[in-house]
Amino acid sequence: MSEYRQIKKELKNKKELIACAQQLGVVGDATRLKICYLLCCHPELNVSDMAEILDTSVSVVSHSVKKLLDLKLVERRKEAQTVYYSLINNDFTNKLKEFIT
Amino acid sequence: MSEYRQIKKELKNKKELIACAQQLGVVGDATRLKICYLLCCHPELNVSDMAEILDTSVSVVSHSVKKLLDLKLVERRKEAQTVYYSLINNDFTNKLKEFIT
DNA sequence: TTATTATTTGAATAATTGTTCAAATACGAT
DNA sequence: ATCGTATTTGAACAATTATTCAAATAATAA
Repeated sequence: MSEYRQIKKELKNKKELIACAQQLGVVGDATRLKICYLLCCHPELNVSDMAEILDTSVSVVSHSVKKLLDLKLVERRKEAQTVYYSLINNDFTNKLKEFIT
Repeated sequence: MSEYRQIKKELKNKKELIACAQQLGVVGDATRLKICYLLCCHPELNVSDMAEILDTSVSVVSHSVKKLLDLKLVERRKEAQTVYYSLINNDFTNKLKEFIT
């Protein structure tokens, strides 16, 4: 029985797989992936402009970027009233670019 | 006004971005990503074995692989009563491997 | 100060997705 | 034919996630 003891154990310790699933889940949404795509071409964009480009409300963009922010996929820079978002350059976003460009 | 006419248009035609979001959404789930991970090491596995390895029911595995199947991420080979699943070798799964290995 | 613009927040609700379980199917063996 | 094993299916329900909207915050200008 259980010829799978080893791989079961291996999988149990793979916390990064779960984290990866979570990140993939966040970018696995049309609005959020479009935002990532936009931020691949444009170094930074503010919420209103993204909303205009994506033909949606500032509220959905704001909620969307918040999720990307929470998982450290984007970062914000505030200038007066407007806040600019840009893709963070890390392992995950670099691999992500392979998918969307 | 609209300095974004071009990118808006470009985005509208990007059907593949939507498709990609859908695929990423499917692998952006712990169970399904684990299945993909398993199929990276093991050339093929059947439903019962995956259920044992993942400590879950055959029903959740069956439902899960169905979603992977629908998006052409895995394929099935039936041998008597048991059906073996394997990762399809395509653009998406190759990029996916970068994330999980 | 009030007004304006940009963004965030939270809560209500809508919609989607996951889980469970029992029944159905498929196949080989008896 | 019936039985046992493997898998799929669908429906009910649970849980998560998305969307909407109005109110709140922040910053600047008048």
